[in-house]
Amino acid sequence: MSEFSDKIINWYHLFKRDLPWRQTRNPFHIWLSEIILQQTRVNQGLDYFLAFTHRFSTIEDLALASENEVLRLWQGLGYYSRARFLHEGARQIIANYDGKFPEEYDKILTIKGIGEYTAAAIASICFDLPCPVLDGNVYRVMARYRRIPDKVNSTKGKKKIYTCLHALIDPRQPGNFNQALMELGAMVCTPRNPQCMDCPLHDSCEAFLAGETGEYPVKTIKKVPQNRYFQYIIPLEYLAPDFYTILYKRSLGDIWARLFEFPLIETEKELSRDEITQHPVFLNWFGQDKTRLLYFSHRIKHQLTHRTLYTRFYIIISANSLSNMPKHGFIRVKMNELTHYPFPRLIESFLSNPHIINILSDLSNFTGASGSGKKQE
DNA sequence: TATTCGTGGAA
DNA sequence: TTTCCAAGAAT
Repeated sequence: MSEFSDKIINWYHLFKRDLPWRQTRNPFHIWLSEIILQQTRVNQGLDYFLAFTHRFSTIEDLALASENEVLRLWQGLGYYSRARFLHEGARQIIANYDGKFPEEYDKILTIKGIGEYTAAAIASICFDLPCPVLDGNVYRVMARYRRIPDKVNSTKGKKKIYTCLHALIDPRQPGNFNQALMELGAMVCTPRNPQCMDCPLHDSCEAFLAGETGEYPVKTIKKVPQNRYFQYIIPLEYLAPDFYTILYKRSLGDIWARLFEFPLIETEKELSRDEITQHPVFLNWFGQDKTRLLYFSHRIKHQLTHRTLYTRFYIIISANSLSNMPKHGFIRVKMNELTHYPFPRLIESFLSNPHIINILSDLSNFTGASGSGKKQE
């Protein structure tokens, strides 16, 4: 069609990466790959794509799984609402589309977790519909190509770029056109140090010709992350023949929604060990007499996009842990069944620390008879 | 429209 | 060590 699309599609055929989702037009697999790749690099998402396709052959398999299992498979990838919406979307397709992925853009858009970008990607790649995608890559490429001064994600900038793309997209191979533009953005027209000499568009790119690739795309100023202070209490209780602990499923409307964590005391500022073990919430949950502090961690910094978390973990031996806990939300689980539950990376990393594994695997002193505990900084 | 939702790799 | 930011969507 246009010279523009010929250039990028030829480049794409020569230099595209060989990725598993590029060997299929199965809507389930394309859908999955697009959700995984939202705000996520290929290298980070690859293993998750393979794990999901290995576990779930069809949309129905996914729909029949539990939310816990889906979140556990997603564990560590971040932005967990993607996993919840993927799961919900699968159930939606079973209920509303008889298990068959819809083949029209407007219907695809009705699926939970699928927005303008993902709907266009699936429509073009799977069903040859001439829907241009507009993601971060495409915005960057086009903002440079046409020196678009509007901020990323501004309505005005998006409108300009969509107008361009509708004129440029190759209706015979819209999927290749879209993927070529995104791959170019990911591999050549990168945010920092774009490789303009390798770019098939450099002889007509306005920003390159003006020596201003660094000025585009125009970005918005971002807010500084706010601090939060977490103290996790890991209670251990021996109920022959197993050790148990307490978990809490996080609720919607905050970070890590629907993931599990240990009983949490969140405070306005960082508290010392004594302030925690004397904290009203701690005393209310575990009492004063029947607990023994086995270990408390140093301060662990965990950086999220909009929050900086400062966390300490406290491992305690506590008789009758669950009896004083609030009835709602807390569950008692066997220590050796923690792998059934999805945890945020912060907690998963703590639990997989060799020193912590040692402590948790050597609890024989605490099987009911009085033993001697150790604690350390 | 602005904000919020993770994580890890690179500079 | 800090900052940036990567195939967005929901609210």
